[in-house]
Amino acid sequence: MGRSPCCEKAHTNKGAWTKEEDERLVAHIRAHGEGCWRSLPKAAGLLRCGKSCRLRWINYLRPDLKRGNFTDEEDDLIVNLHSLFGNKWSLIAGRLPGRTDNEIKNYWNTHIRRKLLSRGIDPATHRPISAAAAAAAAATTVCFDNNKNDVVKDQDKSSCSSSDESSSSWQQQQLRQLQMPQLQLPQLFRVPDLNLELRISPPETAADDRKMEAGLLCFRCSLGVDSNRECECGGISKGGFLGLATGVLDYRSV
DNA sequence: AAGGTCTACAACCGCGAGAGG
DNA sequence: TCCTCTCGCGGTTGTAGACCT
Repeated sequence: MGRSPCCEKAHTNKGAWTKEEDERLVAHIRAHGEGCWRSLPKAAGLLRCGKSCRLRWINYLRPDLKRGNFTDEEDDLIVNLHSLFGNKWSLIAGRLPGRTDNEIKNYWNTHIRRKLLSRGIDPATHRPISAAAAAAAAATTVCFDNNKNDVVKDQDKSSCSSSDESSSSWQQQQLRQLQMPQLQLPQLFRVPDLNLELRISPPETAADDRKMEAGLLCFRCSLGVDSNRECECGGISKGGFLGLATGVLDYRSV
């Protein structure tokens, strides 16, 4: 069968974008909005494929992007979120306003990874390197299985079916670090990686809820990171996980 | 000053998911 | 139900500039 190419490669530019191309793309999106990436290049008079236009807009030209260095706050948050989500950069980016998945991915690979390694922490597992190595030797299978969403495909599912002791205590530790005691392990995790059926509880207090709505909580409190800790914004957001207030978390909206 | 190496990040590529015919 | 199209994601590559020898 085979896929049709996303564009006619023979007639498209590749490589770095010129200022003129940027201007054309921005002008076109301002006039017509985002979407229809496939037809956009032609409509905008660009010799680029739609994919390339989309990437350029999302990662570089979007007006709401926050350029510049990552703050320590963002740094911590990325590490925490990565320990939960793994390399789900779009999920992580969704919790960092003004940052793109590509930017976070690059930042992770160039800065944070190295920083963790230098501290003796395995960036993939967020555990001490020696412990991670031992755990890897004991049980190497990383399993996404949760019975319903058929993430595990060709792997031997029997090897995933029981939650192992060490990863369970590691997960408890991660939850304690994120101050999310309301998250129930059997619902959250079966294995070190991500079970997308995350569940959360409503915020602890109506007052915090109101502050959240009014935008009075600080960045950390609004995201629910390092909660259970009094903050100068006045928030002790015990319940809010990742800035969500209610219900069952749909991971795509995180 | 020149050449080699490293770092940071923009951009590309291939794949999977979802929508619609 | 199958097929095609489009979009979005994550991994990887390319390259300019910084740094080192």
